[in-house]
Amino acid sequence: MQQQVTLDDVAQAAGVSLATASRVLNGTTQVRAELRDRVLAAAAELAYIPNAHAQALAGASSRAVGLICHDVSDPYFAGIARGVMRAATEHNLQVILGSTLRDPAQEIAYVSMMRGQRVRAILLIGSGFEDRDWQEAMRRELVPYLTAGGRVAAISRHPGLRVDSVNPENRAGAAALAQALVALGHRDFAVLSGPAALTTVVDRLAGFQDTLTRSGIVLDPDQIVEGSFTRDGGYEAATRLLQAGLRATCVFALTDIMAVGALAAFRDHGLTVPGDVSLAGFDDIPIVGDLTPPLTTVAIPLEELGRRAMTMALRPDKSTRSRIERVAGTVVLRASTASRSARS
Amino acid sequence: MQQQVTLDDVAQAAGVSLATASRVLNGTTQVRAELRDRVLAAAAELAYIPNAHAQALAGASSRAVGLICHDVSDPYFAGIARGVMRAATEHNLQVILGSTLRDPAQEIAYVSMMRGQRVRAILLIGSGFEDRDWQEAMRRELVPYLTAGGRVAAISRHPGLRVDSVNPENRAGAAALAQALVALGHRDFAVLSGPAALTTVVDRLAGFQDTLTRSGIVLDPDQIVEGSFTRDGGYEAATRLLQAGLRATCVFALTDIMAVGALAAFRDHGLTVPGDVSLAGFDDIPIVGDLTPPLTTVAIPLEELGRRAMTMALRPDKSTRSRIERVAGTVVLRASTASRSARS
DNA sequence: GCGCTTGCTGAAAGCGCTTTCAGCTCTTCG
DNA sequence: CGAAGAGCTGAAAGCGCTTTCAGCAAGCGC
Repeated sequence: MQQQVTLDDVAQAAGVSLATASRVLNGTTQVRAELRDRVLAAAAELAYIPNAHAQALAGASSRAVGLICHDVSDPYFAGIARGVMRAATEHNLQVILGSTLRDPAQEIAYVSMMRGQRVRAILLIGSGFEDRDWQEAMRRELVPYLTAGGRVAAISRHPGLRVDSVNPENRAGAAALAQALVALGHRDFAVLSGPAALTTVVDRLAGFQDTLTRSGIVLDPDQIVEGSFTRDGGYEAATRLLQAGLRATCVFALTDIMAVGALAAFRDHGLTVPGDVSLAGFDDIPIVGDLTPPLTTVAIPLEELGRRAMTMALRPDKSTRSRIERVAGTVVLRASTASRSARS
Repeated sequence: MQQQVTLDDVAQAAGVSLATASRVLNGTTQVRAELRDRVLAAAAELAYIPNAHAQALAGASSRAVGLICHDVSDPYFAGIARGVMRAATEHNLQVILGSTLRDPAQEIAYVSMMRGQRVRAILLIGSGFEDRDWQEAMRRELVPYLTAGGRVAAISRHPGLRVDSVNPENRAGAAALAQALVALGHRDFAVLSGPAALTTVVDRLAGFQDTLTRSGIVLDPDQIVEGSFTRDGGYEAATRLLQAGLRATCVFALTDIMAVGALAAFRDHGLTVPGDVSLAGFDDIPIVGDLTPPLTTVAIPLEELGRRAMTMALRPDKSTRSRIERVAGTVVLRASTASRSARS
């Protein structure tokens, strides 16, 4: 921690020039074996750790990427972050973390700081605000790269970039889930929705509707209530739904974490799941399989999603079109949904 | 993203020298109001973002701290990280994240990288390995700062440092929990323990024993099984306990996440909680209140703990003694524990 | 009115590293 | 046997910023 060992120290200890020492450690050019060994030995001996700032300044591109989320304790983010971290480790990259707590100004500040760090890419997890300043800032900061706020948007800094993104198959997943619920005999649905600005919300809602429409089922608008994508948001939304009058036999929470809250709300109001009402979520975050009853949901390989986002962000692409990748979800039927006939 | 705007550009645009521009932006010295405004205007106009690497190199200490955990998706870490992020934001600091996946070599690598980044401090969450290399490396890297592997160890780089730490009151918390369980009438206990190398394990176990001993209760050694601090670790440990023969009326899982797994294991083996066996955890991670039954546990203010760790790490201290702070826990009795008499 | 503070401002010296650009030592071939 | 490469190595020029260190103008007292 004290006085830092510099490349110069290593070079002197090895009796070679600074340049040679640098070459040895970076392996850019051939260096005579004897000198190479001397340098390596000296570096090890002195416990030399290169100064990342100096390296970045001198031109070797920075080995850092930025990762921005709303909240580190959101399991959805955590799953993705796991994949991101794994990929980062493989590529020997540093990850600079930002947590916005859903404050657009914070997100702008983070992007700015990360640009100051000259990160190679910025991964925005579940980004997207209606905020005017935010949209303008993003357009300015990332010109011309930011075009939409997918649930995972990887904004890379490689030459000629736009906004790439890796998203779950939200629409198809929600449609498949609805299909399964309809197959269980349900005709009356309610939805616990989220902020309309998020593409995730739009897509999942659309997918769900796709199936209902195809099945000739009408989703009553006042059976759709909006909450935040949190446990408490789900609890509140479910409570509002109950107070307004629940007429559905099956409730679809757009995210698992909302479903957790909804489950608690139903219980607190004396409703049993799936006895009185079936409940389904989306994402398959780790905990929902351990709830009582275990939650029916659409499993998204979050870790895989994170790793893909990182991989994509690192892969240069000179085209001007945004790249979009999708990871498929799988409907997981668990005990929180029962066939309608089974109901009372 | 393209060509970066430098301080020099700003200075020229404002018609002042580089030095003056720097002074204006750092507010270190008085600069004539007129010049100051010109510089500020130019900086805003050009959307100037200082190059953090250059700043760090030139001496302004780096504005980054390191945060190392085992797994970003561990709710215990997530809670602490939340507090860390909040404090970091307040202090305008960058957080560099490392996830070791419980690999000592990874942790060493991360500490090294972070030192390369010249971070101000490194926060190790739940660190501690028995690994020989790790211990040696830590001693070398952090000499003379690392003395123990608390659940949260904040290793700061300020002059004359050692290893500071912020820990939950593990011993007292576990003792209080045991007290509550004994008060419910339990006399036969089992414990789902974790890696013996962790101070967390040692302390919680000790606290639990403290109370039992004082109450004249003997904890049968083969009712203590060890698992990893994960959901599956808890499931496996509980399963082993059942296979070996559960003779307890109450099981204490050293961490909530293990309790989650244990609850599932009990259910899978046809035992009801708390009917057949009571179950208690430790930490009060967000989800456990929503389990069925809700889990009795010791609530630790994780976010507060994270914020305190960050605050401490940033606060210089020239003494050679390690600073240790503790945050108290609160026993939260929920439905997963019943009084013994209530049992069958 | 002269010598001195006082208050700003600019030139220049690095911070530790990468990377040209020359230069030096051997080979290799005519 | 001499010249042209080939293969390494070292000197030096930055990267963008902070921070001395001078320098210059204005304000002060004797």
